[in-house]
This record gives sequence, structure tokens and C-alpha cells, in this order.
Amino acid sequence: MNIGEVSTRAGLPAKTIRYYEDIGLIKPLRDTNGYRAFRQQELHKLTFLARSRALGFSIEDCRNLLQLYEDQGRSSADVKAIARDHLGQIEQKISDLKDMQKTLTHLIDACAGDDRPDCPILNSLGVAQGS
Amino acid sequence: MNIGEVSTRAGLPAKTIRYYEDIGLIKPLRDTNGYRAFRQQELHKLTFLARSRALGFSIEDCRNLLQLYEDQGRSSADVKAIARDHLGQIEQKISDLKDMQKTLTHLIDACAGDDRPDCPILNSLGVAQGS
DNA sequence: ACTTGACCTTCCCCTAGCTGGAAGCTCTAT
DNA sequence: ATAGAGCTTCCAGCTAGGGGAAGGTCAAGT
Repeated sequence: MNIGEVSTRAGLPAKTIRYYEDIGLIKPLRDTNGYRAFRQQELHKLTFLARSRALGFSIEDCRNLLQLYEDQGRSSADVKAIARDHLGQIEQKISDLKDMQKTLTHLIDACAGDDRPDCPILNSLGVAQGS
Repeated sequence: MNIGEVSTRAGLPAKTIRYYEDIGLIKPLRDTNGYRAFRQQELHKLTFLARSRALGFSIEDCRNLLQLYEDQGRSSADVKAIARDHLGQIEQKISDLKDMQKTLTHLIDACAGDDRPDCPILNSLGVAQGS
């Protein structure tokens, strides 16, 4: 398989696949013409990567997960620990974003949004007021 | 005021303040010794920036907001539009993260997390299963 | 006067995770 | 033979700064 085909099948841009090779996540063989020659193994890994990335795992998390994925003797606790840590980060982000959402919603509600210059949003961001 | 003092007062690292000057958000004067000489004006702007950034506005949003902040004749509708757009993006992110949270929570719950190798998390990320 | 330490300056490289584009080779079809 | 698609490498850039080197400056203490 050439890169175009794996790109379609894994649902990842060719650029991304080359990047993943650069950083050592996959090691495709080469044809005599220099083209990358992907095996099923790499297609599986790329699919795995696409899914893990879609769940928001960092590249380093993916690297670790991929290693565990290939290690038939791994313990599920190791995987669960990574996933749980990541879930914690996601929940923290949700919490932070909800705080922003709340504040912004209040400000937007308080702003007339017409052609007059008075604006509670800017007032709140500006120097005169507290946060 | 030197950079150290504005850094403390605005709650922004000196590095960040220099960066904001680089990208043209502030234009502090210079003392004869080459040190940046900040006026109240810049302190206000930096405080404004710190607050807007804390609400997750991008630098470009901040640039626009800052311009509106300084324009006494602006209409509040312009500000509200930026804020509303940003709120939309925040809500989209929250939604995406909640999807991830849900999926991950299911997977984590299904995983024994012991020293046996069988792991629903990896199974789900791997080639055999659908998403 | 001298030294020490804190503070300031510019400069360049580094981060994550790619994306875009240039220059050039290869393959396939006509 | 040639066009166009597909492949290659390399270089640059994006966000929003952070780290650290090399060096100038200021204020206090001895």
C-alpha cells in the first residue's frame, strides 16, 4: 500500500502519516522507488492512532498506548492508568471552559449589543472594575 | 514603571509582556538606558489582556477587543459579536470534550485494571472493533 | 571604589501537532 | 511523448509563549 491508500483507509492526512513516521510511531518499509510500503501492521497502528487522537490522547500517550497495544503480556491496569489520567485532564478542561462560559454568558446578557458605545463586556475587562 | 513592576501588577510574566510588545499589542516607551518605561496606559492594557486571555479569547480577539476598548465611539454590538462568537467556540469545545469524557468513562468502567492483559480500552482502539 | 545580586536587554531555540508549499522524481494513461 | 496524479524531501509557519545564554545596568553594602 502506498501512502495515499493508507491515508484514505486510516482517515489520516498523508502529511500526518509522514509526521508519525518522523517521530517514530510507525516504521513503514520502502519500495525500490523510495515510496513508503505500508503493511497491514502499519494500517492497524494508524487506525489505532486516529482513534486515540480523536479521544484527545496526546502523542506521547498514544506512543505508550501503542506499546501496550503491541505487548501481549501487558496488564490492563497500565492502560487504565493512562486513560484515567487523561480523563482527569479532560474533566479539568471542561471545568475551566464552563467557568469561562458562565462569565461570558453573564457579560453577553448584560450587553445591549446595539450601536451605543456603553458595553459591560469591555467595562468588565477594563481597568475600572474587578474581575 | 519597569517591566518587573508591571509584570507583578498585571499578573503577566515579563516574557509575555515582551511578546505582546513584539506582536504590537502594546508600545511602551524606552528610558535612556534602554529599559522599557511603562505608563498607566500600558498597565491598563496589560490588565485588560490578562483578563481577556483568562476568558480564553485568542490573541487576535484580544487585539480587536483592545481596539474597541480604546475607541470611545464603538458600538457595543461589535464587542458582543466577538464575545458571542467566542462563546460559541467554547461551547463547541465543551461539547467535544464531553463526548470524549463519555466514551472514556465507558471504556474505563469496562476495564478491569488488574494485571491481566485483556483490556477493553485497547480492544476498542484497536483494529478489530468499530469505534 | 568595588563587588554582589537583582533586574534589564536582545537573541535564538523549543514546545504540540501538525499544515502548506516548493522543487523534483515516478507512475499511469493517452 | 506528455500530462497529471502521486510520491519524495526539506523548509517555514501556525499559537502563545517558555528557557536560557550573553551581556548591560542599577542599588546596596563593604
